[in-house]
Amino acid sequence: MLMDPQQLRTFVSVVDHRSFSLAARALGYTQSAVSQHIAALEADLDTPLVTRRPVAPTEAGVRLLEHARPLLLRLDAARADIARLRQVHPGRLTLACTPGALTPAVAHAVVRLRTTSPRLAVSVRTCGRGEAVEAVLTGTADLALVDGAAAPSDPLPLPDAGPLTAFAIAQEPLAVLLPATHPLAGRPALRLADLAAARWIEAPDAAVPLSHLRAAAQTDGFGHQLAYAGGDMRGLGTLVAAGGGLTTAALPAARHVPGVAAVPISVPRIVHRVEVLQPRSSTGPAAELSDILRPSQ
Amino acid sequence: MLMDPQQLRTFVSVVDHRSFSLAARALGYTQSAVSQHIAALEADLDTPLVTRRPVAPTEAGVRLLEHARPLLLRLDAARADIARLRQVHPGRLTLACTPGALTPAVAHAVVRLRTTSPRLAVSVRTCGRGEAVEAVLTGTADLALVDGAAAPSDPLPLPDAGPLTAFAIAQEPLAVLLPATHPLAGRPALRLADLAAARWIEAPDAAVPLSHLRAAAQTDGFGHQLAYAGGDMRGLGTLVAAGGGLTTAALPAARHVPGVAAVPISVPRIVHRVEVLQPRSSTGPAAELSDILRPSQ
DNA sequence: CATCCAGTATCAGCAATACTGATGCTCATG
DNA sequence: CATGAGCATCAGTATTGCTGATACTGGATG
Repeated sequence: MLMDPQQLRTFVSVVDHRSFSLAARALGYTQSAVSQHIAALEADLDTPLVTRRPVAPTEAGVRLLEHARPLLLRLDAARADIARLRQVHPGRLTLACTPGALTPAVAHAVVRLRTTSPRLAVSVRTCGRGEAVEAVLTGTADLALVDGAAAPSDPLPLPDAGPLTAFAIAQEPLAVLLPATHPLAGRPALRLADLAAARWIEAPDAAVPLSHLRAAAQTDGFGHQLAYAGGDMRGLGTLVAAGGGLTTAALPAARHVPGVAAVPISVPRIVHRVEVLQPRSSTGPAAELSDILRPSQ
Repeated sequence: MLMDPQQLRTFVSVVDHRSFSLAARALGYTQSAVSQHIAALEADLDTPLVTRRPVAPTEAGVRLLEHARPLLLRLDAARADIARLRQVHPGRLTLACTPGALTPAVAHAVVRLRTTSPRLAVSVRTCGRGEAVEAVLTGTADLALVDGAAAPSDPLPLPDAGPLTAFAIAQEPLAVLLPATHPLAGRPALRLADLAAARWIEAPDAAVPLSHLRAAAQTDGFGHQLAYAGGDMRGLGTLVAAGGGLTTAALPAARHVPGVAAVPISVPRIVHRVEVLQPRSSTGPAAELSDILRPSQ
């Protein structure tokens, strides 16, 4: 078979596990089958894809990985898209939210939905941006709410792994979070470019990724020595207060963090933006919630 | 096999040909095999994908199509990406251009490249935006030049079917092309929104697609009764002069079209933009040309 | 209403394939 | 140089995927 998705899945698993045998265990194959999958791919593409001992992707393997992961995601997305057509009106609603997208307005909308549909089982989970997109695509979640930074009225730069409809439900000033003792903490506003050389915290799940800032400011910089994994925003605030580095947040949410000053960004024009992501044809409670959230025009 | 690419290819072909037998002919299978492919897909996804007599995609089939085409394109792109690592044709350079991207500057760059590499065989072909992207992804072309309209310094809205590097090589005022006898033809500048209700020509290959205008102007409108297929810009100008409708072009290129007035757009801020598209790791003459074209900073 | 025709579904049979389990080989390690 | 962890290879077998023949179906025709 030519570029069989199974083979691609095996290849990804081998790279992830850095081992043929472990990948085999994870996939429920024998080691022999995995070895043959990789050999078949390498024969098909006429180039080695992984080095053995240690097991690591070659240059060609890295290229293939860049395609294989989105490809497999899209296959799952296609399956989920079609499965959704039959699944009419379940009494469940699953939301995937990035932490910064779980605003009071969203919470109120959920509560309001529960008053009109009292028997509806709603579950909310916070996760990273990529996971949220993936969840909606694969049907793990009915709706996603993601936040990020962008120029006003620009869409968020999200990975495009399939057809999704997106619309913004909130745009608020983007603020820099600094320690309250920071020399710039008292300013009424700040220019982002002046902070490009500062020490930032890269917290891609709990805050706006630095890549968004670079893209919006159209400058380099925004380097970081401190990375913060996980989705807890309070802990991130604590790090900022302790001088671990700077981060950003929507202005309203950024106030009242102990030991932290929030200063809005004046230049460039950049906003904190919350978007709803849903499958192209969403029905049932997900569509209802999306209607509640959609800005009336 | 679960969602075999071959089956997807068969499915796409069946929909395109509106016939199992014709699709079989096109793919080199028997009609029986095609029937079994479709049956297998339908069994796997547990839903009918095409109606028979006449053969047409069901709702689920339409969904699957939305995924299947990009999926198959990406598979080819992955193969091409890896093939490029080994197979460099140093003596050949193939360019795919949208007509509006073939500016004098580009032509001069090609000529300049030929003076430094006199033995280089260069071939230029004009085609639509989608084809150009596809050509670079699948390795049919080494480099693509595409034009379109966008807000200043915004990237062009191109289909994302894989990793490509893109950069702009020209940004020029975008002009509306009107018949010289048109009441607005004498104006020094025009607001795009005032023309949203006008009659436009949709010429996605030869000019900026109306969808770009809608996106850039952030309004509806820009409807058309007249569609113009093909890549010839002169013919399009003739249609405009005859009162067939309006279109747009880069301001410098739009002057001196007989019977046509070119009026720059003042609001919103919108530009005609030419971008170079190339595979992530481009080498040889393609990289040289790309270096010549890249704006020095 | 009977017939025909174009086109899809189904079936049996065969060739190609994709697994498993056993074994061989290779490199890193002490 | 002995060892062992881990990848490659091979033979055997169950499964899959194709072809060619044939049955079936809905629409057109008179």
